[in-house]
Amino acid sequence: MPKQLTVLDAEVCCAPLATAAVPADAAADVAAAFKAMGDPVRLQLLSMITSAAAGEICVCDLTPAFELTGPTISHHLKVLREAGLVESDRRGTWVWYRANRSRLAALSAVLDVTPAD
Amino acid sequence: MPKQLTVLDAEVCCAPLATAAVPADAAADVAAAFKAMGDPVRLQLLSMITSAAAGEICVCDLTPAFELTGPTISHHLKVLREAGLVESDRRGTWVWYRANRSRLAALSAVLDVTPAD
DNA sequence: GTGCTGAGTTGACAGATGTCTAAGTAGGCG
DNA sequence: CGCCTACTTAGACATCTGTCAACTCAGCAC
Repeated sequence: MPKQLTVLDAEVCCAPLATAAVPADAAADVAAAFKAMGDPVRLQLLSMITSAAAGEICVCDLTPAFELTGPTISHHLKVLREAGLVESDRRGTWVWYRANRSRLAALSAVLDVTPAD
Repeated sequence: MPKQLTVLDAEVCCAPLATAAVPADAAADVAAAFKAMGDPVRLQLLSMITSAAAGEICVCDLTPAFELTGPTISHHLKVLREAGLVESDRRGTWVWYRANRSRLAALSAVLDVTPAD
């Protein structure tokens, strides 16, 4: 029994925060994504993955960027994966991570407040 | 000795996640904001405050929307305040909350991935 | 003043979270 | 096959977090 469902379909509903009160079920999904980004290490990992020149990046390039052990980095990557923010793919010896850009875009839209003059 | 500084000046630096790797100090600030939004109750509170018709909303209108005690709502509002996401203002008997829209806009920009084709 | 009501603070406690070490799995190479 | 490297999983542990009950503070009315 998983303590938290993996967000495979990246719901992230839609309506910007500022437009209308977010219903509870949508809030749970969006909050889960923000929670995953709520750790400095994970935010940096997500940034490194999202901004990777090749569109993806190897764990072996992520780990040495932090003064943390491999298992700890692996744990943070798992959290990002379960939040639907990144996807991973093993090719031979190495594992490559890439960002789920549509989910990032949806989250960005939720925070959008531009209509304010 | 506060365990965490209050983010008064709403740093939130600038460069979108996808543009370049976020430096550690900026990541700490942005992550703190996302962390505050990483709880479903707080996200709904933020949404109710941001979407309030009058631009602000009374705590007395927030509390009954949840099956939680007053102190718990008060705690969540404090977290949102310390993250620089909302501001409060006591007028007479009631306390009014309004959103810090510039900070929300900055966070939205951090997640922006539009340049992707 | 006393009393009432809205909101915040304090202290306590169960449960979640970040980190590590140790062990396990997957793939390449000799 | 064995061995090495890259990564993940499992357990343990200290810290942090969300919640509540009890209390305090601020403002209004009498």
